[in-house]
Amino acid sequence: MKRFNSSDSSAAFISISSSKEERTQKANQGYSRDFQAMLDSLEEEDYSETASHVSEKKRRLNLHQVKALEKNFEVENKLEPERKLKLAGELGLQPRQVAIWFQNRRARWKTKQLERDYGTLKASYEALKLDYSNLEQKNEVLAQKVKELKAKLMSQEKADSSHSVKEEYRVSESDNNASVHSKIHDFSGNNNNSSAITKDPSNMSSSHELMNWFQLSDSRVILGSRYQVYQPHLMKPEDQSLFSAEESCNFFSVDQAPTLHCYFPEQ
DNA sequence: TTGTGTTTTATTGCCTCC
DNA sequence: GGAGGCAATAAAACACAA
Repeated sequence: MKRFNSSDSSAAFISISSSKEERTQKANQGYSRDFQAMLDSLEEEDYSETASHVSEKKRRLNLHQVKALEKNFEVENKLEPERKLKLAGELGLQPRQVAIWFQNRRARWKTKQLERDYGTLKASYEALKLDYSNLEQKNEVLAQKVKELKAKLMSQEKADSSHSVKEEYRVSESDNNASVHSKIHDFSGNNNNSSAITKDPSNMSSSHELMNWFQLSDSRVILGSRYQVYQPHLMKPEDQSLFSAEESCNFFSVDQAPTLHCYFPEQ
């Protein structure tokens, strides 16, 4: 436990009031060099007059002392014993006063540093928040597009299914098995004359055409693997879903953050 | 002039290091 | 165990609005 003797405490009062000085310190910043020199000389006089005067009251350090201490603090915010004694001698202060000033100065610096850190963190948080909000908006737009495309696909599938039922009926009625066998030949062999199958789906202009491509290519997989009899295969709604519950990974969910389990299943 | 909030100087108690 | 650092706090000095 530290205790300070009375001489230290009383010596701590050896300084002059600086309220006026502090006010001039703030105001001096815009003064000319000559005027500043004049102020400095006045302050020096003031200081020399009062430095030897021991007051009972607690006094603030004068401008010169504060300036010198600040300068030293900028160089190194910790005070070695030698520097403390040197500074105290130069400024007419007790070593203990110099030590206390550095201690309080470090505390003020720490507070300011905390404020700066808080400001920096707050700014980066705001930027991140804005970024997230923008992403969320984009996500919403994309989700809406997916929804629209799905609805479009569904309605066309409905229209096509009624059409293909009629078509199938007509084919089975009017045509014979030979035409069916020729289809099988077309799909399983090298002779790919079917324009619907060979056509690049990306070049298909209408969604109707695209739908046919889905259906036929699906049939081709069946026929190609098992050489079965041609059977028009209608896609079930769940098969048509571009993104199943697992596949979508909630990527287009507005309410829920996207998960990446489909990309990183081990996670 | 005075009440009140802020800043500065100093003290106290605890902790760490050598 | 002494020296020095830090957090919390007291108290004086100061600023400023009403």
